[in-house]
Amino acid sequence: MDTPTETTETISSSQQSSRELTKQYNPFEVEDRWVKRWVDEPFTVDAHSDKPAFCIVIPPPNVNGNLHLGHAFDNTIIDTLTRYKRMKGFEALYQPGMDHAGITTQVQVERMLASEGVSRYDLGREGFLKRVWEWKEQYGGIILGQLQRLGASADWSRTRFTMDVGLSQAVRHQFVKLYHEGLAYKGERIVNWDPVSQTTLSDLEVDREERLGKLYTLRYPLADGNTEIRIATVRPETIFADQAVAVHPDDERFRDFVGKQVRIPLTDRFIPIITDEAVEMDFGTGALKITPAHDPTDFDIGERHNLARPSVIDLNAKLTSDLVPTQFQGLDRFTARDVVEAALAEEGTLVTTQDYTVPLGLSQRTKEPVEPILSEQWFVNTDAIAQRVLEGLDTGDITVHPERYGKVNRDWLANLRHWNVSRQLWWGHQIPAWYDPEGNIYVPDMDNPDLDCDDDPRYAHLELTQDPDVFDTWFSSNLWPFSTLGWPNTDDPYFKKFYPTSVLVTGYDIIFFWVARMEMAGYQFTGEKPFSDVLLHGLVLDEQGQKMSKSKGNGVDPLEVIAEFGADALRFAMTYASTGGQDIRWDGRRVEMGRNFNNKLWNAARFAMMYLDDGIDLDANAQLETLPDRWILSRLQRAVADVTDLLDTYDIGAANRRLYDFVWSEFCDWYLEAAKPALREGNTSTKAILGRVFTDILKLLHPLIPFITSELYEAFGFETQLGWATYPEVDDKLINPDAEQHFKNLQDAVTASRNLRTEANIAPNQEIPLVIGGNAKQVIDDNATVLESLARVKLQTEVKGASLSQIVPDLELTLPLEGLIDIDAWQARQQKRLASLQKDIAKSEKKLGNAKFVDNAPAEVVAEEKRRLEESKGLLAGIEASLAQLN
RNA sequence: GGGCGGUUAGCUCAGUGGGAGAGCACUCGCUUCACACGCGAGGGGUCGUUGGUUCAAAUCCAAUACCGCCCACCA
Repeated sequence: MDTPTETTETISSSQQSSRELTKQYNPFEVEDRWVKRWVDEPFTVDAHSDKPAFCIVIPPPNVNGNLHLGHAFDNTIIDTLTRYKRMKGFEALYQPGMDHAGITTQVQVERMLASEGVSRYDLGREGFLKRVWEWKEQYGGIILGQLQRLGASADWSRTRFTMDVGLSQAVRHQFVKLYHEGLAYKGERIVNWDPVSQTTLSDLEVDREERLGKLYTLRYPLADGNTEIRIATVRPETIFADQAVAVHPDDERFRDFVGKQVRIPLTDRFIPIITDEAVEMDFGTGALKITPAHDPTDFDIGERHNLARPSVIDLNAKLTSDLVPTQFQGLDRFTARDVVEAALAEEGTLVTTQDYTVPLGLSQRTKEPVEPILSEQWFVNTDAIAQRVLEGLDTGDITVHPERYGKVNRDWLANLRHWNVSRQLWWGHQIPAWYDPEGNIYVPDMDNPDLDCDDDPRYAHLELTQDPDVFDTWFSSNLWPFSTLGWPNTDDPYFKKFYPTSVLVTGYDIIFFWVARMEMAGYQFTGEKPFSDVLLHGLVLDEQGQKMSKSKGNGVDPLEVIAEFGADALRFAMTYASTGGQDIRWDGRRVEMGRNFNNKLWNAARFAMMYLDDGIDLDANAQLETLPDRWILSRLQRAVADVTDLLDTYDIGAANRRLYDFVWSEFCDWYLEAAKPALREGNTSTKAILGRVFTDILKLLHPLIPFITSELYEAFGFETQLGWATYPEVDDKLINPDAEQHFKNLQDAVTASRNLRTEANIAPNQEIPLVIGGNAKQVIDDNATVLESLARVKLQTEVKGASLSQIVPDLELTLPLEGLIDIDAWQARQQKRLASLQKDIAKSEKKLGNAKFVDNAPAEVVAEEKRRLEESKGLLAGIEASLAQLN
């Protein structure tokens, strides 16, 4: 980009208004300067102010992450709302921070180490963590700079990290409390095991997929040797861990089998036939092999029948157990399946195999098939607190937008299972539980949760070792809305001032991971909701409507977009596209729209400055002398009312579109053009009104596009920065329906004149005579200079010679036929108008002739229909007359 | 198996009961004294399909088709 940039010398505010603005807006120099300013003078908050509080905590990005479009989307919305509220007089806190992202970061650092040929075990726990912290210091926080580049008006002095001392204490406090309330417990359960990263995963971290596999029907011989029972399975390699065969209690087919013993194929072991309601009679053979250690359903059935639960698959997903015959020992689970199948066939216990779609769980991080294994882990009992959240959602204590996601939120909570919070990782909050050699558990007391048990004098006589596991990442981010504000210190002024927070803004894809868990933690630990509203937005998809992902390489890098178009243009594209939680397909044309809009605004400012070379004086005396002035002030009030309303209901996309339309189509296209005659005459009232309206426009737009608006505000000589200015309020006295109607007449006249000019092939810059007739003639006459300027015409009382007429509501315009005109084409077009009018008339007459319509429809609708009919009739007559005149 | 969203102009999308809109693309004309990242004048749609409710349906209801997403322990 070799566009010449302005000089960067410091200019005092009194000179700023005379600063030359480039013809084309160059966002880069401007944005860089404001980024620096907002970092040097962040939008800090005062916890003791009298202003009402407004607070949004950002979804903390991964500490080592890079800004992607999802962040850009989130933070644009967050910043827009925060800036809006700040200007509305709120003490508005944009609370920034980062997440340690346990498994993601650990996998990433391990990968880096692997390239050096080092594993985490080579370094040991302490050495490894040192490396992760080094990595965090080096790369962590890059994303904060990227958020700053986006224009985030955060209070950077309050930046928090989930592994900060204070936030780590919060996590510990949480666990200790849950433990002593009996809600955190250690239990042996079936968990999702990722054999690659060697850790358990919560259900949410497992992606369900369907793979083509086989359904095997096996023969389990009864002890008597004469009969058999057949079972269906997709995992024959797990038969060695079988503890029973189960059938449904009502299943007549197996009535005589229940209680008898069957032999597990390929072994000499016998297991009983039991009954359980969980068995589906219709599926497979109606008989199910029960393997408590390798299947959640089987585990539950095993619990009910007190079955043992031996494992035959180890942490590396290999068959290792005394129960496994030698020839299968050490085989990988998938290899084992084929080998076992062959052996079963040989033994004659394999009845059939058929192709079958097998559900498979994949680790979100490593994409490795997850192995359900039996393991002792820490769980959190969420039963009661989920109910409390459901109540909060039902009573409207928390409101989810759009509403349909409230149902998603609710349904998940209603079917929630206990949360496995322990992870076999090193990067994270190590679990504050200690064990003595006998395996007894020691957890710090509630009144001193930060005291390690191995430092506790009471246990000095014991050999205590701390649990090596760490907590699930979400077991710290669930506290984010209050841990960032000082909790567990409930006397912290920020906690007191800003909690509960106002709105939570995030993508619907983390409702379960994050939103619901914050809701639970909020009620559980603070006794209150963590936020009043949840604003969920959609995902940003690529041009083809596919999810963006690193592996597909179809991602759009927001930083590249900013580098090419500027952050305001990107922000514009993000808010423009946002509607009702819908996914948005990436479309670069929206960024160009933003870029073009910014340029338009920039040039409108340049124009305004030509007449406001002393800056803007908002106190200047201004009379509403001209129709354009009265009109734009009236339209401005409507824009302010609409936009305020839309932002208050979080409809940022509609607010953006409303302002785009107002600024471009009303202010630039009509007002600036219509005001030119008065401005050229030096009308001081019009100048003052131009200044006022433009100032309000900058304020209205500022939350959406903060850079250019701040720059222009400053360029007009305002000393306080725009971010701290007051948002416009509606002034009802300025709403002027008459002015709007009259200006509409003027617009009709201008458009019709231009249309006639085009029809008659008259050069755009050639001034031509025009005669006006009709009901609204007086309005036009009163504003003759405006019409003459906008349409390049000279009003006359009559036209000599051949002429062309155009009929619009309340007006007839006649133009001399000076240029060449394609009469046939003109007539054809008028005929088309006639046909359409005739249709309209017929329709209206039919409607008005319908007694049901006249009786049932609201009076104003009927009146409007009558007015429309009259108007159409008038237009029709006029056009017919002008056509006749031509002939 | 259950739930949700989408289907409107060539493209990307707004619009949720009273005569269909935007941006881009397209046609024609403009170096008009803020802006060619612009200005002006235009062309283009039986609002997926079928049925219903209503004086009135893109909009509400019910089916249906296609596209997409989420949830789920029939092995």
